[in-house]
Amino acid sequence: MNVVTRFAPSPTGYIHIGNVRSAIYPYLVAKQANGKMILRIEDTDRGRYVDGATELIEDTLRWLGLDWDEGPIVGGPHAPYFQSERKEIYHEYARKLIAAGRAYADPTPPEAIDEYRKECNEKKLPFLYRNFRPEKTPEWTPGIPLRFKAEPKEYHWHDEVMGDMHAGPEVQDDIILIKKDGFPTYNFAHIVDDAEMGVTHVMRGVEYLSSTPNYLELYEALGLEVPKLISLPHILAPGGNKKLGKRDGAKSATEYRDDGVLPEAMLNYLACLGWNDGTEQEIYTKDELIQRFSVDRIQNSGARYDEVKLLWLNGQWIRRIFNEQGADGLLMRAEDFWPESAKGSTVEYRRQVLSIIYDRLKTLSDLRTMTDYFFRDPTIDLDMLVHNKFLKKLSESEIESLLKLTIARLTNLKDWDEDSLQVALNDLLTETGKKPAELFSLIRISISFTAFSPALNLTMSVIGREPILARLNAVARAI
RNA sequence: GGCCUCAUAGUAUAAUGGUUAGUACAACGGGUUUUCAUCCCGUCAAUGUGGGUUCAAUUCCCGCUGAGGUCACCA
Repeated sequence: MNVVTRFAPSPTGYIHIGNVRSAIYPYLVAKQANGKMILRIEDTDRGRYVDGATELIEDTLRWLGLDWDEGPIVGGPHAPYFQSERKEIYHEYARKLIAAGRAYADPTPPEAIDEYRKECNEKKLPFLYRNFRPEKTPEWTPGIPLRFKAEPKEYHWHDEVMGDMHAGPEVQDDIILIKKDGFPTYNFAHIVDDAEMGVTHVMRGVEYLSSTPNYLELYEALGLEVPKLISLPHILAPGGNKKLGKRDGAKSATEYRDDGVLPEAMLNYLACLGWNDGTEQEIYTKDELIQRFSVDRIQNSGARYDEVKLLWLNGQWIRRIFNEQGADGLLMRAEDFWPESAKGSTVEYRRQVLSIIYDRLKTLSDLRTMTDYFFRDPTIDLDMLVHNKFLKKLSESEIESLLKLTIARLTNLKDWDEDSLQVALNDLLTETGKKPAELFSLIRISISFTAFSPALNLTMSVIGREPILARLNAVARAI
């Protein structure tokens, strides 16, 4: 079979991470089978349309490396890929249904429908419009919504994730096919498009499970083959049990990108949220995911979104890229994440800084807060020195003399490299009789004024003799 | 309210009739004779509940409870 999947978002704003997975899975399924993934923009709700949203969606997919085989930009044999430009196609299908007596123009004003609905709600009955079907229906002309004429019966179908399903006639209704503005509803448009575009696997959130019988009847009425139906369980918000949404502060994928999350980590995390291959592997490359993914191992209950685990995974990926592609490989990714003070520094210097700090990064943007002192002298903060847990037992005069001794020994140091520095530091330890935690904390804070830093000898080696001595002198004077 | 779905540690999950119920994140403790982190080791921690079926149920069936979805001229 020629597998064709699709990702069909609505351009109503950014796509938050809860939705991104609906793009990942179709991509994996398509690539695994050497098939195609289509990107289709479902922009039939003009009221909710947000300018620029399509570009945001495209950006997100490109960032994650989820390239689509047909769709906006790349085009394809089934263009256009914007539903707003396919009106005629839907109308054609609509006319077929009218001709077959399976659709009718509904002149009932919305207020009347609201009344019916209210009535049902009050009686605690499910609202089925077909019970209120108008007796006389006009010819279908623009400005009148078109409804499907349901012929309810029992349906059995198979959902690749949820298993064998069935539903009685009580759930089928006269759904709206074409709205009064002439645009189709999702319910109608997606069926027409999927058929026109040859989609073989429909992957979407479980919220569509309840409407599936209606879709099945539509397929039948249109004489279309039903694609494989795959319901994806929701990604749940960290706090509650509800589907993760923008109201829960769900960030967009691009926000994570801007915060220094690697696309590899995002893809890895999201793909494995609600899916596993049965092994104990945690880190997957995109190629591994393509190879190993299987729809039947998608979880059938919702999975809670856990940013902490995402960030852990991101740290893993940062290290992996460093180890596999070297400092230069990671340096390329880190370009946009250096602090302001790094402007004007050489690439070689940044490479050195990155090489000694990379294993402390959870996100690339940590560079901004963690490396400032490599690029400029830190602001002296004596409180930080005096109140440090290892230094608070030292008197100020003791601190001063320790600093002076350190300065003297370092000034005379022949070679300023990490090994010589380590020897010198160890000698200082012996000479002063201080514990490493005390002496080294003193030096570390004096040169960085941050809570932590890479190994002292490495830090000093990278920053260089002149700046280090200047900083130590400045602190000694300030005491 | 009708219909539908789901249910293993705090979280993500493994184990589809037989295991001391495994792994990862988190938490906590320790090690790597300097901080933070990496890395390594360890500790804590779970089958919602009641019935069946079976020699044996996390696993199969039913009730209950809990959670979620759906009942739009939104997708």
